[in-house]
Amino acid sequence: MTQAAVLQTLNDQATTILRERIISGALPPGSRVLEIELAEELGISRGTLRAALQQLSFEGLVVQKRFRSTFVASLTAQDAYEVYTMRNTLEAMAARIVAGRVTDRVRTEISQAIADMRSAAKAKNRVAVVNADYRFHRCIVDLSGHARLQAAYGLIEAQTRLFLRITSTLDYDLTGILQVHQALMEAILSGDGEGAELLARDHNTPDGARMVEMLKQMEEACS
Amino acid sequence: MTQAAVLQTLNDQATTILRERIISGALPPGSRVLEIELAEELGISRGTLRAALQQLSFEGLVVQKRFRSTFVASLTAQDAYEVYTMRNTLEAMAARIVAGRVTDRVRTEISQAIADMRSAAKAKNRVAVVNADYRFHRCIVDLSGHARLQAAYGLIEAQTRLFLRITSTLDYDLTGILQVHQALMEAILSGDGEGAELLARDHNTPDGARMVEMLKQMEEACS
DNA sequence: ATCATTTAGATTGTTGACAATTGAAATGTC
DNA sequence: GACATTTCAATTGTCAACAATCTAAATGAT
Repeated sequence: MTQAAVLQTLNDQATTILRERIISGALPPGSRVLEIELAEELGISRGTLRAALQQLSFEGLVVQKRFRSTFVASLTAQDAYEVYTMRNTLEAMAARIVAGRVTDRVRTEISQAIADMRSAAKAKNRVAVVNADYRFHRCIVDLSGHARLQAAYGLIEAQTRLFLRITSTLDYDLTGILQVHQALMEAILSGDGEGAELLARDHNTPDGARMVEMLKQMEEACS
Repeated sequence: MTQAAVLQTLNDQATTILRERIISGALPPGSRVLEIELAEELGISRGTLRAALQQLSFEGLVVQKRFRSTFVASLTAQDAYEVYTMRNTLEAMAARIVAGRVTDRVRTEISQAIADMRSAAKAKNRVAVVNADYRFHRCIVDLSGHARLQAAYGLIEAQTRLFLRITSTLDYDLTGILQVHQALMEAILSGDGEGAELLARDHNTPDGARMVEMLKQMEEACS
């Protein structure tokens, strides 16, 4: 436990730890979570753990059933569809807002994010491109100054990371991704809100569709 | 307490009761919430009440400060801006989705909602029109079949109701509202996703702007 | 008198024990 | 043997007491 974390409450610490475990796959999707077990392992009481689980349930990372148990969220094709469409919608909203108020700070931060993505694409480093992608959109959402948008996007971003272990098996057109984001940047910086919204809304639809298709086949194979 | 509510947990019941009190104004915006006090009044333990308050803080109806207290959310002009823009974005997303899969059920339910709004507008009943407005959009969101969209919209809808006591002092163009929603219905039922999205996105922007302006003036007057 | 320090009261964060509910194994009936 | 009924262990929901923290009044030094 770092010293900065001491300022947080036990509840918050537990939430952070469990969130990381779920996203990393240490707690696999669909697995059952026993409160006593986890509480003992984390060295906290059941009540405190329950508060953390309630938080994660709101974030969509676990599902709670009355008087039954808590389960790590499992990812169906429907979930993938929902996460990708919601993500696109929120990113489009953020792009439109930021395009409407371009400041020097907006120019420098977005340009920097694109520069990172460009070097990652040149190095053909898939993981680095994906991370740059996350930072680029997170940057735009932050710049929007819209607290509710930021909160909603945070939830969806966490759920998006749940799919990373599956998407990592797919191969991406890195330069294509870079070009699309570059176009989005230009639309935003030129103040073209409508254009930015449309670009953001559709900019990763094909990847999302591939992911949904993949999960559908996996579901059919398992049934 | 109804018989159906018995199946719910005390936590859920408390959450429902407090949500209603906040939306109705029985717990006024900005007021401090003392856990012991409220727990005793509701006849539940502090732990159970805390779970309910945590849920309401997720929903944005209360704000919790570490080791300090819980306060009913107060409504700034920024909050009004955020709630209205987010609401429009989510309604636009729902409209586009539903326009892409128009079924008989979609036709009947949306038509019914518009019929209700029409009769309310003819009777010049402002409250009834507002309620029909809520039902209309809730109907579309439900028809989308998008669980995450439904959840996000539920949060925003609750926050929208917080502004009702302020907006109720404004006078609305009831027939204008009806016409806009009728156009939105036609776009959806004709399968025009793009058109429906645009209509929904902008359909109450002027009212939102008026509200934001009103709150800004109130804030300046109070400072 | 003003400002830093101490202290006391109030309030929240945390815990361990108790009550209510569930699912399945054990039992009984046909 | 198949099916309904009855335990019972496991697990979650709820509670009341304890510890940690914050706010503000009381105290003291300059």
